[in-house]
Amino acid sequence: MSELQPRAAPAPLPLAARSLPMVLRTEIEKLILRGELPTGERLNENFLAERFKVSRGPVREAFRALVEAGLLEFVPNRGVFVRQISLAEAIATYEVRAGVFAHAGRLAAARVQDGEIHRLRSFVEHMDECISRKDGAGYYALNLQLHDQILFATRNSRLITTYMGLIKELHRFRAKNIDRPEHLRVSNAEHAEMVEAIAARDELRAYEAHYRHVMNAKGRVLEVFGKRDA
Amino acid sequence: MSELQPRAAPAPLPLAARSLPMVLRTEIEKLILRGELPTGERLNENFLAERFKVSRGPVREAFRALVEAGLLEFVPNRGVFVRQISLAEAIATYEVRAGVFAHAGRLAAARVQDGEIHRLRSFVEHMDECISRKDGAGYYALNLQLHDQILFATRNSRLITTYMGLIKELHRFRAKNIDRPEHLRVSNAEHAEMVEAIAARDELRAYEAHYRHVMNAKGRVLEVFGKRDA
DNA sequence: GGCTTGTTTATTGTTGACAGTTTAGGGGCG
DNA sequence: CGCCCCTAAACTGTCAACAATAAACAAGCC
Repeated sequence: MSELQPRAAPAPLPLAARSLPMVLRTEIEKLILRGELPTGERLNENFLAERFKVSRGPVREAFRALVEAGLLEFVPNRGVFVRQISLAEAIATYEVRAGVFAHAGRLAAARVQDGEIHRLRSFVEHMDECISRKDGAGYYALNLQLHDQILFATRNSRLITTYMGLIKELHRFRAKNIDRPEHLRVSNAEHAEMVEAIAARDELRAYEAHYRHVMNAKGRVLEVFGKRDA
Repeated sequence: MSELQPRAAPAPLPLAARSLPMVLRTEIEKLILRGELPTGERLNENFLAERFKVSRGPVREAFRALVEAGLLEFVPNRGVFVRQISLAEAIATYEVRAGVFAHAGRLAAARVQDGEIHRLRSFVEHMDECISRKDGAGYYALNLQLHDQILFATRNSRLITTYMGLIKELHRFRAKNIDRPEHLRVSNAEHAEMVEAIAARDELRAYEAHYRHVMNAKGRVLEVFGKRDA
């Protein structure tokens, strides 16, 4: 099979590989993550093609990528649907996320640089302030940044993409408990322990702290969505 | 946007959702994993379309899915290439795999059923026998089964798909050290520790045993590929 | 001779059309 | 009134043709 293309070279990889299907993939992903495409909704190829002023081909290609990413569900001869993740699936995904994030904590503890520790601690402090002035949105934004900073400290981009992929699948269950101050206090206490474990460069302690943080988050989600969904 | 399709129902999801692009996706994946499509090779749409007796459309859709899965690389206006994973990327992926697999070990220790423990132990025994009679292929097959069995014991299908996805990316670096008996002895000793930790239902011990197993495997790969690649 | 430039060829990017399937609606019948 | 079947519309699945881009090659210039 390879004899047909004996020529060489993989490619320079512009890293920002843009093309119509790729752009569509990103745009549709945004729509899903922002909740503009409700969970369970069927996506009409013609409609999206018209909206983006393209033909159906590129739209279908974008669909295939998002199915692989776990954001869409594919049903033969019926089309694709915004994936309706069940509570059971969400729990399973939270568990995987816990394992990955705990591992991130461990690697961060091993590889964090001195300057980063200060940043991590200041995030926790600012989040405490947000709680005091009941600024849920501010807390949420800082929370994302803190997690990003921890992931960055691992110096492992593959770990980051894996984690981000899991997060995207869980979008429906995220940020629903902004309005629960008691949760935020607990959550930020966990952050403090995570950061201090990293600062102490104690790998196993960081692992456990991060692990429990996500598992507790899972528990909080279960409280909120508990009886409603399956 | 959602008002255009107010109608209901996500779908039953046949789980074996077959369609031309999906079949192609699977077939091309097999070709890659079996090494019939060399790493770095450029995939010609016309050629594959002709080979599978279909048009280019479904082939392109299959490509997009495999790009998302990390098996193909996409370069605008040039096509897709079998992803040439660098040693640095492989190391990063091995680290993620270690975190995920260690987590699997932890969950397995928490959830393994009595009957499964016997199966796990017998795998290790049979692999020891394979080493004695220098049956590398047999060892390799049993090795896969043991890992599958551990993953199954987690009762978390999302964890399994995540792990499998990582494994596929590493196909180029796997099973290259079959012919190194000294590695097999070490490796199977690690297996024994993993299984005993699970049998003892000691979560943290299982976590560490699985973690070290993959990290050591990473080290062995580095020995083999060390200076050659970047 | 080596480098640049123009031309040809191969391959990807995109589109519109057609076939097959599913869904929705409207009688007809129990 | 409710159920079933039949028909029509809508949508997905697939394909083949056309446009655009990039690689390969040849000729010309320094």
